[in-house]
Amino acid sequence: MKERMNLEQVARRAKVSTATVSRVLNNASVVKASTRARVEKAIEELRYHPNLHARNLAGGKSRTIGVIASNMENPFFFDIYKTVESGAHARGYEVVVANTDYRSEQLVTSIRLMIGRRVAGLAAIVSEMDPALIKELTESRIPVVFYDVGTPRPNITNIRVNYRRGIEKVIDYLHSLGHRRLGFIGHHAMLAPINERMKAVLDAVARNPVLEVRSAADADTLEGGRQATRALLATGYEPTALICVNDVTAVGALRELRERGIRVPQDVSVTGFDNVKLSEFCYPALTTVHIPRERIGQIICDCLIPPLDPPSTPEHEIVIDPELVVRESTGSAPASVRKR
Amino acid sequence: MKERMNLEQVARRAKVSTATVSRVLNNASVVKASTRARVEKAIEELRYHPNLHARNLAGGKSRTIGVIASNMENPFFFDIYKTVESGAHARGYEVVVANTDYRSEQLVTSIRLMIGRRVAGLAAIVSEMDPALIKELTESRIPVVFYDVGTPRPNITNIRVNYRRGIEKVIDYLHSLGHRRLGFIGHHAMLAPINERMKAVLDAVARNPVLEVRSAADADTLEGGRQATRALLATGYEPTALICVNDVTAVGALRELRERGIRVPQDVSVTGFDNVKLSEFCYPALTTVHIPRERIGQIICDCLIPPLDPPSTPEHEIVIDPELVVRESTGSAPASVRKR
DNA sequence: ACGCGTCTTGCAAACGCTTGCCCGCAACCA
DNA sequence: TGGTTGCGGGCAAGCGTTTGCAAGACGCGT
Repeated sequence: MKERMNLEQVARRAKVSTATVSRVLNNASVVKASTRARVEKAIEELRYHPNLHARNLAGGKSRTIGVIASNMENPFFFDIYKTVESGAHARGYEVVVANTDYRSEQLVTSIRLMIGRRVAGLAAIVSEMDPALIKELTESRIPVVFYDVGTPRPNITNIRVNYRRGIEKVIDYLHSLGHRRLGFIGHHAMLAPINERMKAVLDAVARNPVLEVRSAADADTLEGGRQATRALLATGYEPTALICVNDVTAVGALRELRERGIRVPQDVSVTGFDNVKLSEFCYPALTTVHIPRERIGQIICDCLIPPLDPPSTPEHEIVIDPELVVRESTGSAPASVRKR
Repeated sequence: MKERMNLEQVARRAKVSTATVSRVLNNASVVKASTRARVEKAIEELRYHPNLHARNLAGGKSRTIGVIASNMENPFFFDIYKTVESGAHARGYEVVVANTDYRSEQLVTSIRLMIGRRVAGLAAIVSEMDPALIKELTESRIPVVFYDVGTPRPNITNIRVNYRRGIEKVIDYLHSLGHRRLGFIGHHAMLAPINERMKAVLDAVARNPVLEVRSAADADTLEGGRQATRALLATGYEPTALICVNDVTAVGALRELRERGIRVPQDVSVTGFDNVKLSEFCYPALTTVHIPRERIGQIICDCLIPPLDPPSTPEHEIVIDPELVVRESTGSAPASVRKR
């Protein structure tokens, strides 16, 4: 029982060749029922478990798709992952994940890992992305889907959300409620002025001279949102509305405001982004922008897992238009500043 | 560029043997600096990425540990996973995860998958567990850590939290606040009377004739907690305190109560379990029971990853005593029922 | 009884990498 | 100058599967 278990052991016990055992395992080809039964019995008795590495090596293919995300802790990423996983399982694929924690060093490691595993497809749901890496991926010839970064290439599909549009909807809405002094709560990876969300905010404000904005950023967590809010308020700035880069940080902001006795939405309005489940369950429920994560997950599956029938040529760039969801965390700007 | 890239290609280009390339890759053995440089150059130029399956097959060992959890969406599991991951990375191991969604069918699949991958160690953070599976694992000879289920065996370590103690603390506390009519909000996997938490509640109530409890269960999600609460209240039962099986469901409960205009804690007290970060950030902040997830993660690493120095014999059963954390969601029972 | 197609099954060559073993060579000692 | 070392590196035997090819078994028509 201590010796290594492998096809040969099973074969010997079932008095067949390893080829036959293999065929039984993959229930491919026609194996006589009696033989199959004998083999299955042997497998059972020996508690044999096929070595997947050997399988992949010999078979050449892998039926595994990789998902790399910046922060699985944030339900936004997790929801996408979950959809991808169930889509993959439904088609008989496995999925293996990796977190980057927004560290591009981790991204590199993860991508290498995925290539090393010879995944059948790779989804990179990350906001950081180095052009060199993109090249490395292009050359690896494996189908890739990027979310948010990257440009379409032969084997690369691109999904992007029109953040600009989303942010504009938020700002228009807040503006219509009389808000003029805005705050933007980001997280580190969003701080870079290259970032579309950040830029969208800045641009919108620039376009409307009546608006004013200041921002702060911290980690992409509840605590981070709270800290960023604290930092922003510590400067003495008194925004009447806080635009948060996502729902998680918004919940963090909510907490900080509550602690300071600032009422939401009476004193300050708060908006999130993503429309994660939590945004309905926090108090007050968040006004946010919906990003269809299930749809994104499905698109990923469709791009990465080859359909059996027609070699369809999926479009290589997909853009999604997000929608505003109004809930309880926003309201008219306080009267004192209303008179503009 | 389209042909398969492998050690041999690299070897040819660097004018060495595959053995040498392999040695460079594993920077093992002594390779002359000039040779190493040549090989590295070739690797770079060819964009070579070693095939991990082949590596594992040939090497026999895997430097990968597997983590199986019931519901990664619940931060409780995620926090453990995260600790395990960083511990593993620090020791040069990879970690690969799997979700079971509380479905024992998925558990079986996942375990088989992990065995197939020949993981160096496996952590099963699941509440469902079939004895047959435990046997299968024992026989697979791979080191395993169970959380919450299973019994210690030669290659199996067991971590368990003294839920009974935790629940007792909660009930004692609520009792001291004057609560008598309790509600228990569980989730499906916790509903089984076999479950320790559930039993602990029942036992505690049975021990104190003044207490009364009814329960309901739904999914282990925000929405599930809300639904279970709704179901419980729909029966006409009017508890003054709701004991939730974990923080996530508690936040769901909070939402349902708020919607019904029931104030927390003035009208009804609510408790969570786990002390997940969210419990501090929801409103009102949850009174809960702390389970040291980082510690659990570390124990898992220590048990699964062999230390370099002494072949220490780690204890095979570890029990953790949880602590009550009082926050805002609990208070005295309303006066009307106080007079008992 | 013989020849021929159909099923089943076995043989053995990959798959890409690791590693024990051995050998050539240059430095070193006497 | 011949014998010892020891380093650097090549050879080739696995690691556990899959799979194309071919052979054996069997049934059937003639």
